[in-house]
Amino acid sequence: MKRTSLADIADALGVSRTLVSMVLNHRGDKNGISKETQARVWEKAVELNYQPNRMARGLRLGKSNTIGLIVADISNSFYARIARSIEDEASRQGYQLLVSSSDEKERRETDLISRFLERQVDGLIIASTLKNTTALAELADQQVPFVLIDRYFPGFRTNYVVVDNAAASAEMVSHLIRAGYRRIALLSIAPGHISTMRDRIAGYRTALDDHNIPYDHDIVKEIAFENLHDEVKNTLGNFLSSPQRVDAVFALNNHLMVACLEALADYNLVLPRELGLASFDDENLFRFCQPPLTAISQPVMEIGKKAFEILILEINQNNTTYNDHQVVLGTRLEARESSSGKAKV
Amino acid sequence: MKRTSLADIADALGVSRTLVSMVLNHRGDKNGISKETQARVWEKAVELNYQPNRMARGLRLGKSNTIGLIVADISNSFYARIARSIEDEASRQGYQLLVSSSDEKERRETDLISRFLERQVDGLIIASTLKNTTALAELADQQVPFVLIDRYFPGFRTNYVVVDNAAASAEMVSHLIRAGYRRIALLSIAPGHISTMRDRIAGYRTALDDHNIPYDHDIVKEIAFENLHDEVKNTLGNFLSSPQRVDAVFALNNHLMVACLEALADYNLVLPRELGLASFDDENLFRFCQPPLTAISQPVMEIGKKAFEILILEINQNNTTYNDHQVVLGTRLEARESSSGKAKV
DNA sequence: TCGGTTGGCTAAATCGATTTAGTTATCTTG
DNA sequence: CAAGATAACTAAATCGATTTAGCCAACCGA
Repeated sequence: MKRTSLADIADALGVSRTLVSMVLNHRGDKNGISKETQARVWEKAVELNYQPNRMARGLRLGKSNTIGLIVADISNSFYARIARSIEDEASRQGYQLLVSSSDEKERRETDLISRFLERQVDGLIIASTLKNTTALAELADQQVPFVLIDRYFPGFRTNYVVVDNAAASAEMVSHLIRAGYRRIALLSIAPGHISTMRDRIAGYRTALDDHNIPYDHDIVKEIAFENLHDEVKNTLGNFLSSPQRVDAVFALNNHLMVACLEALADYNLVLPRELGLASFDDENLFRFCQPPLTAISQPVMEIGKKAFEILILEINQNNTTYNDHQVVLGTRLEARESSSGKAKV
Repeated sequence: MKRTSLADIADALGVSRTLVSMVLNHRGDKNGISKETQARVWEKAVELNYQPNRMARGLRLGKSNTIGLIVADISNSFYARIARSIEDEASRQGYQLLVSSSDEKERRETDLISRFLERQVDGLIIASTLKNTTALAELADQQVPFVLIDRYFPGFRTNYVVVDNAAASAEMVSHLIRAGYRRIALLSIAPGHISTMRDRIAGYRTALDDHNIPYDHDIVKEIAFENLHDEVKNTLGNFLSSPQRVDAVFALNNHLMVACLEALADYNLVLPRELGLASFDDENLFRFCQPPLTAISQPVMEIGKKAFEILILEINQNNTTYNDHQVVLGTRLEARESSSGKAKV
C-alpha cells in the first residue's frame, strides 16, 4: 500500500503540489493562500493520513535532520549515557541519531564515517579511535560539521568536548599515594594513541613525579580491547606474583575495572589493605561493591549535551569557521573504600 | 563544496548516467558495458571521490537501509546491550540503526514511530510501552515490518522476541521461598500494563500459590519511571517500618535494584539475613556487590540478534505474512549471596 | 543483400518534496 | 478606462540515483 504523497492530496483537491507544500509547511499565509483552501488542505492531509517523505525532502533540501554518533562500543554504559543525552537534545530539535560502534578499530571508524556521509548526515559526533587525523581533515574539507567527544587530537584544531584527563588521573594517583600505596599499576586500553589514555598515563607520571616515586614501565600495561578479560587476568596475575608486588591498580576505564574484579576473584586478597583499586569512569554500582570502588566520575550528560549544542551551531551557520568550540570539563573524584589505604580496614 | 554525483562522473567521461549507475552497481557485465569503459568509470569514481547519495537512492528505490530501534531508555545497559547486538547484525547486512528512547511514555513512542516512518525506515524493533495495539496494528496495515522485543501483546499477533518472564519470575520467587523468605515484596515499573511486568508479577503469584503463601497486594508496588529513586526510597521505607516487615525484595528490573541499594544504604540491615534481595536483569557488577546480588540473567545478545534476523526476513519477503516469528527465550537464575537465606550468613 | 542478432550505449521518466518564475483574474486608482 | 497592484494559485525545474524502453552500428547467415 503506497503511502500518501503531496501529489495525492493535490490531486484529490484539484490544486497544485506547490500549494499543498506551502500550506503544510505553514507558509500558506505568507504565500497568500486563502484560509479556506488552507483548511481544505489540512483536512485532506489528515484524512489521507499524510506523512511527509523525509528522504524526498532531504534530497531536495540537502539536509537529512540526522546526525551520526560513533563511539567505541554503545553497550558500554559510559557511551550509552552519552548517547542518551545527545538523543535528548537532538530530539528536541527534530534530529534523529544514527548510532554505531567502532570497537576501537580504525578501519571500522573510517568506514562508518563514509557510510554516514553517504546517508547525508548533517553532522557527526565521534569518540575517535583514529591515530592520524586524515579522515577528520577530510571531513573538515568537505565542510561536514563534526564534534569530537571523549578523545581529541592535541595538534589538530577541531571542535571537541573532553574532560581534563591528565588532571583527573593525577588527582587519583595522588590520592592513592596519600593513602599509602607506592607501586601503583596502570591498566589502559589499546590502541595506545587514544588521547584519553595518553593523558591519563601522563597524569599518572605527573603524580608519581610530584611524590618522588619512580616510574616503572613494567607495571603500566596496555590491554587489547578484543579480549580484555583474559589479558587483564594474565596481566594482573603477573603483577601480583612478581617479587615486587604492586599494591594498587588504577584501571583506566570502567570495563578494565570490571575485568580486574573478575580476575581478583581468583585471589584471596583483602581489599583495600593488600591491594588498592581505583577506576576512571564511575558506575552507579561501584558504590555497592565490596569494597566500594573509588572512581573518577565524568560529567557524562554534560558531554553529550554540550557536544550536540556545538554541533547544531556548526550545522546552522552554513559557512563554517571551525575550531571555535573546545570544551574541557571537570571531573569528580569519588573516594571510596577500595582506595582507603594499607592500614587497617 | 558540492559532493560528486553520478552525473559528474558521467559528464567527465562523456557517457550517460545510466551507464555509470550500472557499472557502479556491478551490473556492467550484465548490461554489456565494455570492460574498458567499466574501468574508466571506476577510475573516475575514485578520482572524484564519489560517494553515492543514499537519500536519492533510497527515494528511487523506496528503501532506506535503515532500521529504527525504540526502547525505554538507551542509557539502561539492558537496552544498550540489545542495541549493540542489533547493530552488529544490521551492520553486517548494510543497515544502520536509528536509536530512540521512549521513557516509557506512550505518546513519545507513537511520535517516534511516526518520525521513523517519515524517514522511511525499512523496519522497526520496538520494546513497546504502549497500552493498546492500535499504533502497531496501523504499522501492520501499512505493511511496515516490525519486531517487538522484551515486551509483547498477548492477544495481538506480531513478531516478537521475549523471554519467559513468568517462568523466570516464578523460579526466582521459589528460590527465595526455599531460602526461607516469606514476605517477599515486589517492585515493578509503571505503567503497569507492560507485559514483562505483568508476567513477572504473575510468576510471583504462581510461586506464592505453589508454596501456599498468601498474596498481599500491599507489598507489590508499581514505581513510576520518572522519579524512580524517590519512590523506591519511600516504598522501601514503608515496607521496612511496617509491623509486618517484608523479609525480601524482588526488584523487577536492574534500575529498581540499584534504587533499592541506594535506599538501603540509609538502613543498617544485615543482608541477606535481615533482608533478601533479588533482581530481574543481571549486571556484570552485581557479582561484586556487597553482598553479591542474585539476579535473573537474560540472553540479551540473543534477543537483539534474533530480532534483527526476523526483521530482515520480513523486509526481504515483500508480501509479508506476519505473525510467523514468535520467539520465547530462556533465562538463567544467578543465585548469589543476597538471597542466601535468613539463617547465618 | 536483407532480416535478424548482438554489443554497447543513452534519453527520459521516475521517486516525492521544494522552489523559482510565472499566470490569471480581480480590484484599485488617477 | 487604462495601468498597475493584488490575491490566489500553478507549471516546471530541481535534488541524485535507478530503470524502462530503445537507439545505432557492426556482424552473421542464407
